Amino acid sequence: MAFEKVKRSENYSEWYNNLVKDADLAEHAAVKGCMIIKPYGYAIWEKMQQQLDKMFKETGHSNAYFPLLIPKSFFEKEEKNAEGFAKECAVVTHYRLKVDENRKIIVDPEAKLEEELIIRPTSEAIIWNTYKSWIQSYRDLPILLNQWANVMRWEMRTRLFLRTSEFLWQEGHTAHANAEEALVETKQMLDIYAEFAETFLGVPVIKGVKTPNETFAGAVETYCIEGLMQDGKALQMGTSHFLGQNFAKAFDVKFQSKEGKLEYVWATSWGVSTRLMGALIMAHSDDEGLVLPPNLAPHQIVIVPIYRTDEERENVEAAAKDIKQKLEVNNISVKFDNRDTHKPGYKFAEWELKGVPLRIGIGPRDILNGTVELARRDTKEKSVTSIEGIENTVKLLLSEIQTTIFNRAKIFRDSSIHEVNTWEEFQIILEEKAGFISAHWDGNSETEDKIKQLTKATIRCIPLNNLLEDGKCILTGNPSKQRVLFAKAY
RNA sequence: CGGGGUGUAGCGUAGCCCGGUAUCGCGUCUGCUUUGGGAGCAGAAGGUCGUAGGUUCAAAUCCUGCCACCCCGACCA
Repeated sequence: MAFEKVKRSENYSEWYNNLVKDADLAEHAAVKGCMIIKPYGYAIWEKMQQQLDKMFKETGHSNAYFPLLIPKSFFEKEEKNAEGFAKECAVVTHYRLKVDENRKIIVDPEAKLEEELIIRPTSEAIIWNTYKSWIQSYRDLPILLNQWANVMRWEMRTRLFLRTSEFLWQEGHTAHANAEEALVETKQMLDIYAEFAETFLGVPVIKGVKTPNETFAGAVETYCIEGLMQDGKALQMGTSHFLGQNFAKAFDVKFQSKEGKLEYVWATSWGVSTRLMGALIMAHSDDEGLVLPPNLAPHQIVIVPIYRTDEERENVEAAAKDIKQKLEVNNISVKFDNRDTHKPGYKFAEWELKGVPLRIGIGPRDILNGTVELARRDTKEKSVTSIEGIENTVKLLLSEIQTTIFNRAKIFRDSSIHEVNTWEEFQIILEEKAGFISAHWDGNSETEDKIKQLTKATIRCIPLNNLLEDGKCILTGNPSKQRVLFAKAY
């Protein structure tokens, strides 16, 4: 365990990398750009999955699974989609290895595939090729599917959780009889993502729509939720795409309407990934380690026993087990850390590093008084509390911690949105304060490119609840009807 | 993919310039004392020096290829 840690304020990215490793969330794999998600990190991801899965099912979606490999010819069909991903696809060309004269394993040149297979960077192609055979009539619609899967994008520069070559995600793919219904679906899923981000991750997000430059390759419109990390950089935390009839046309998916006409199907797709782990880490953690929101913490509370003699140990552990049971009956997940190999101080530090929201310290003194020491991870506050009714105290505290974490992130986020009206100010804010910049833009893609080139800032989104307001483009001075949100992003 | 840097015990490192078989700390193991904020003392174990070649009597050290990571850039739903 590292005693001398790099602080957030000194080197944010080193702090992040260290935290991911020290808190036992993930580590680099032997393969470039890939990661091993360790049990503690995976437990958090599972909590995210459980909750999202529940929300998807509550809105009528079912899970299914499509193959990892996509024939190249399928992939080519939707041109923009193919183009958008072409540069980062891993390709399977052979199906067999063999041992050569030198007893080395080599790719068997005899086993070359007729048609190369693409390791999915996303599944629209294989899924729409399938939907073609599933859809004939308006009675077959809508199709509301989701899949939990891994995808691969051969990224040039990777960071644990934020951008890895292989990552885990869910991708929803729906098919509808008309544009309105598909749009409602697109926005519904965006709302679900936003609700999940704020209620569970405790990260406030801005819902918006992407500019054409940032729209998903193959989509008509891309909606997104954007979060702000503690270093002032934005993170795209989820996207929901209105795909129009692009994929239906590419894969020739038509249905006969009530009126008897043949029409192309309307589509959406939406996804969030293990990148949310990155958001969770970067939004809340501090120099002592991870700070987990109670709604996603694998252990919501940890009990650390304190004792000297065997007799004390027995008494303390009996009391601790009682408390554990009381809490568990109330659906609180409890870790009883009764390892005899470490001292309490060590355990305190370790569980802080791992972000457990609440900690109970219980020793002989407490047994006499009928109390425990309760410590909050988010505020570092400690208090002595009666064992009697502890379940209610803990419940209350957990929900308070969830709120506190969210509010803290929201105050930071809100104070990091800067309304800017001049190009000079734009550059200064970006340099000195980072965060979001709300500024006028003339709606021109070239202007957006130029701003990116000059400052590295991109338009994160056009917020959904945007007020219309006449103004002048921050760069060109051309007329503009609304402000958009700029930021440097991950 | 371009530029720069790094790779030595489980982790962090010294040694590399100037070649002679590897330093220190943490952790691990054993024993005793400890336990309310990262314990102390004593002893011990642990190494293909990222990897494959080359130069040399001799390579962690010099040279070349490759692999991986970090930073900057380009790229990136």
